Amino acid sequence: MVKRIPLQLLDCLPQTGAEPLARDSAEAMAKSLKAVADPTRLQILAMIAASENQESCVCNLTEPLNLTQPTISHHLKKLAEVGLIDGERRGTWVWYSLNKERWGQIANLFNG
Amino acid sequence: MVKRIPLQLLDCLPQTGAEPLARDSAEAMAKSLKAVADPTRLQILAMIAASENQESCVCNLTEPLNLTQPTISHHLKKLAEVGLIDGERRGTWVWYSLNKERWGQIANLFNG
DNA sequence: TGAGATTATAGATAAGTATCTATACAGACA
DNA sequence: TGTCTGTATAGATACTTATCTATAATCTCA
Repeated sequence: MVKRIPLQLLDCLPQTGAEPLARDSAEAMAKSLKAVADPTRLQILAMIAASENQESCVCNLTEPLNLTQPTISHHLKKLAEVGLIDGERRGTWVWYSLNKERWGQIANLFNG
Repeated sequence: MVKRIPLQLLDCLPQTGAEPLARDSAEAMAKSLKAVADPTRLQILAMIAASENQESCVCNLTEPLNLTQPTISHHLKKLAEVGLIDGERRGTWVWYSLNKERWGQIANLFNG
C-alpha cells in the first residue's frame, strides 16, 4: 500500500539536519545575556560607566536606584559572575568597574 | 569629554544626577535583551539563520529542538514581540525570518 | 581589642516564565 | 461542505529570580 504524500508536506522541506548551535554554547551565551537583560542591572552598568573613573562602590548605587544594599550586591554579583564587571576592594569599599574586553566578547555574539 | 563606553546609549548619559538611565529606557532595553537571553531562542535564531532562505516554519524547529509545537510557538512569539523576527503566512505555514535591521539595533547596544 | 562602617550571604516570598496538555483557529483540498 | 494539517491560544505547573529582612564577614581606626 502506497501512502500518498500531500503536496503540503513537500513544500515544507526539512532543514539542513545538523544542529547549528549546540545546546552548551547556547546556554553559555544565554547566561551572559541574561546578566545584561535586566533593567536594574542596565541602570547599574550605566551608572558605573557614567561615574568619574568609570567605577562605583555599592554605596553609590543604592540610593539613586532606590533599592536596598543586599539587592544591589545581588545584581553586582550576577554581573561579576559573567565577567562583565570586576570588583576591587580598597579599604572598606569594593569598587566595581566595567570589563571592556568582556563587553567586546558579548558584542561579538551579535556580529558573528 | 566623551568617554568611550561599551554601551552606546551610555554616551548620552549625564555625568551626575539621580537617574543616569531612565527606568523606561532600561526596561525597554531589557525586554529586547530578554528575548535573546534564552538558550532555546538562541538556537531558534541560529536555525533560522542557517536555513535555506534564512526562514523557517514552526514544523522545522520542533523536532531538532525536541520541544512541543506550542512551546516553539511561544518562543517565536517572544522574538516577534520585540521585532527580532517576522512571521509571514503562506498557505498553511507561517514562515519566520530574521529582521536584520532590528538585530543591528540590538547589536549596537553593545558595539558603541 | 572593640566599635563603627561597608559589603556579602542566608533565608523567605512574590512575581515571572518555560514547558506541557488540551483546544481553538486558519488554510488546503476532496 | 467536511476533513486534514499547521499554528496559536488557554490553563496548569514547576522552576527561576528579584527583592526584602536579618545576619555574617571584612576593613578601618581609636
